[in-house]
Amino acid sequence: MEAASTKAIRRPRADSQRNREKLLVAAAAVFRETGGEGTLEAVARRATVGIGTLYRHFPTREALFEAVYRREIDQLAELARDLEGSGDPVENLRGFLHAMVGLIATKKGMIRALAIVLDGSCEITNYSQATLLSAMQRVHAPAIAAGRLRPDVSAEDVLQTVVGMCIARRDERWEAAVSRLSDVFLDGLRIDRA
Amino acid sequence: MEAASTKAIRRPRADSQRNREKLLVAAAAVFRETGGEGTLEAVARRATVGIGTLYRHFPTREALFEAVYRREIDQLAELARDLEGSGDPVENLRGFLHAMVGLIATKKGMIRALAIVLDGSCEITNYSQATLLSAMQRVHAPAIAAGRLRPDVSAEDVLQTVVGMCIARRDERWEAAVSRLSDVFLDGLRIDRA
DNA sequence: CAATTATACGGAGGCACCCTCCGCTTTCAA
DNA sequence: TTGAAAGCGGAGGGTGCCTCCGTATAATTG
Repeated sequence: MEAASTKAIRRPRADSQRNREKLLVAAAAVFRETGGEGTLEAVARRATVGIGTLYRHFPTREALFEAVYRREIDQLAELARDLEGSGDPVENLRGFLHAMVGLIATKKGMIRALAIVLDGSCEITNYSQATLLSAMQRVHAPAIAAGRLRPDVSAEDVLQTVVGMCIARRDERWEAAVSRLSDVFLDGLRIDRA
Repeated sequence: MEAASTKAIRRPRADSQRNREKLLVAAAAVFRETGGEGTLEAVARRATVGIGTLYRHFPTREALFEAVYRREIDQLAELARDLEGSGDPVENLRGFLHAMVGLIATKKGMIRALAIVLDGSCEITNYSQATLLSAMQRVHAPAIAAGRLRPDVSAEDVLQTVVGMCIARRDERWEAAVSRLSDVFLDGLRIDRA
């Protein structure tokens, strides 16, 4: 009947999906309030769900982080695609970096999430890591190809530098500071000087 | 008799000083081995000292960190003083940044320690923060004064950028990568282009 | 060399969090 | 309707953090 996969595969249970959603909402709230440090038990409590249910859906803290912030990461990837093939490549990269910093700024807990994603030691965040990196590459490569940036600094280098700036900056008003610093870094990357 | 302070003040007990030293040695070893994540109980065990003794000497994890790495930070400050007033100011700054990255590289646990230092919420880390910052200022200011660097980026900005790079880079061979990236950043800061 | 007293020691124990495991409940599909 | 697959909840074991206080000991005093 259903045009689903092989066969003999049940639809996911309604309560399961409901709980998953409740957990994501609760986790987003807790992480926002605590800057990404809230306990998993607090998340489960807030979602009015057992701790066991939380662990079934998200076997590690990282997995929960990734799920919570996947939407934001996808948004960045979309921005990268939108910028593709139009406008000045260096300015596109600058715009992308600023958007990234801005997005991180609005999601307090996302700083830690990004740190976890970039850590790489953890299998579960592969999707986010790959998405983020390929978004960066999409914006970075054209500027290299146009001979506008030093070719010996990779998209990964840029990504980790900017995220590093965000992590190290813990005070207020860090968003403006990091935007400025990322501009400085970008200036350092340029072969043609403005 | 003793030319000590006011009076009526006892000499510190010998066993206390001995234990403090043993704790510092043990902590340095444990933090180096675990990348700064070892448990305090492991430190106490290694020092063959009770956990209570550890907490009496170092009331928080940060305090212990700070004590362990104060020596290394002092070393950086000394380097900054040595560089003072001789040679090209931009090259001095570059050298200082590389030394800083190198020092962090040899003390794996220091990465995390620096994150704690930058956090600033804890009284005890003020010394490290102030020392590190003033060392950076000592090397940074002359380059500004000579009109060689953008004056709108502060020593604090530079410090946090480089430390951020170190924190974000968790993979192997990060030392070379961060050295290169800090050069790029420095190029961005320059007003005269090489 | 006692006796005195300020200091320091150690680790038991309370608390919080992490995560697993399994008996019970709910949903799906036949 | 009903069997069983899928999901649920939370008790409980493990570990780490930190405090507290009875005991031990070094410095000081007579």
